[in-house]
Amino acid sequence: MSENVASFPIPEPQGDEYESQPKDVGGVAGARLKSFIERIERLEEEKAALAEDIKEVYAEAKGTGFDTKTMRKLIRLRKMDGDKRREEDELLELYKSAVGLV
Amino acid sequence: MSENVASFPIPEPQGDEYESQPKDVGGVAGARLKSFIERIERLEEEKAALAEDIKEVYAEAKGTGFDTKTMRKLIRLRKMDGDKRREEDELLELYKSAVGLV
Amino acid sequence: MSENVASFPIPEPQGDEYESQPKDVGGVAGARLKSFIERIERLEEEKAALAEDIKEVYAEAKGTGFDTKTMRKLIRLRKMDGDKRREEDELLELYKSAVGLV
Amino acid sequence: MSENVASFPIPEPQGDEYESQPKDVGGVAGARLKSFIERIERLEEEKAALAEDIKEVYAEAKGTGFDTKTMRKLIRLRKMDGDKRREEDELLELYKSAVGLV
DNA sequence: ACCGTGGTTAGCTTTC
DNA sequence: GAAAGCTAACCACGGT
Repeated sequence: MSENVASFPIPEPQGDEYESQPKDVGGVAGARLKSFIERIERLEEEKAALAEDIKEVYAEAKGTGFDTKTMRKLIRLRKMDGDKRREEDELLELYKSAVGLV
Repeated sequence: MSENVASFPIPEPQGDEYESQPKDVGGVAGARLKSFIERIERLEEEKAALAEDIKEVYAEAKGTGFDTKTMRKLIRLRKMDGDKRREEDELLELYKSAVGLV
Repeated sequence: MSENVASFPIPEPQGDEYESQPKDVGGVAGARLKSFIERIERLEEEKAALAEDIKEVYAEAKGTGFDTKTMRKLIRLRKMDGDKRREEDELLELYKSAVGLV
Repeated sequence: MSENVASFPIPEPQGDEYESQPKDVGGVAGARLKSFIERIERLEEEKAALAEDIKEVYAEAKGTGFDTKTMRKLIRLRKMDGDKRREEDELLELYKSAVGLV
């Protein structure tokens, strides 16, 4: 009774081919959905892997004696600078196109 | 161009070049720190790019008529399955080591 | 002069009556705010007390020879089951409303 | 096969009696463990309920026009005062006992 | 255009 | 003293 976990289209929990296409479940739309879902999951995995990598770099830096809290602050600051710069550039572009300088 | 923003000690808040390498500012440690920072920033950029990609996939799916909220829930659910599986495995290991089965 | 940071709410730091209502400081709103703040603080206290209790149970279990790490994992797992169940229900609702079955 | 979630003692995810005592699983220890687990889960539930309540109070305050972010700051400040006070008291006690004033 | 919700990240506490 | 788990702040998305 607590068993039918998948009374709705939650194909499988795990790394796996779900070979039998679910084409009949929701019609063609099912295959389409499945494709979107899988693309997203793939991207999320890569994202998680990068987050992992970042943690490792911090750990390494820490092992070398750096204070990670300070490092984070630094990076945040630099990012803010970058964003600011970008906005200024965009504004400039805007001006240019407004003046017909494309 | 947006290069070498920061050699080391939170140089300036502003867009600017200070080409002269900071090798003497903080000694060798400065170069080391800079290297860590740049590695992290590189990884963060990639991560942001992936987040961008994900958004686009959602947008595309939405354009095809799918409800993104539902999609997100589905994905969350599938992720939970994966996580749960992983935790169960860990618990099993824990039991084994507790019983001396290494 | 760093004194009375709180010409306004922040009446006193401590167990204490501040009988004279601050009704004139910030107008009626002040009394209202004070009431909200106190309600929250009361609830936070109870929450902290429960956290304390939980720690004690773990300590007792540990004293009886159980491995708390395993216990925690077990509990987390059981919680995940509950959460998953809940999410599945929500997803089902989502589907229904998406299909107009309200 | 992905079904037997509970190849190990994870009774059930849900509101449920696990009537048949697990006395044979791990011997008497099983019942003891179960009892601890349930006590903790009960406490965790109450804690979660309080967190819920707190959120509601914030929501209500917000509805009345208060800025919750500011409120949180206020509360944090007041809490710090309380903690500080407490620490001072403890220090005082320490002094007293050190001097034999119990 | 705003609000509410959900996800992410950072800081803190506690454990080993 | 390091590692992990928990909690709280922040941010971004989607809906109204």
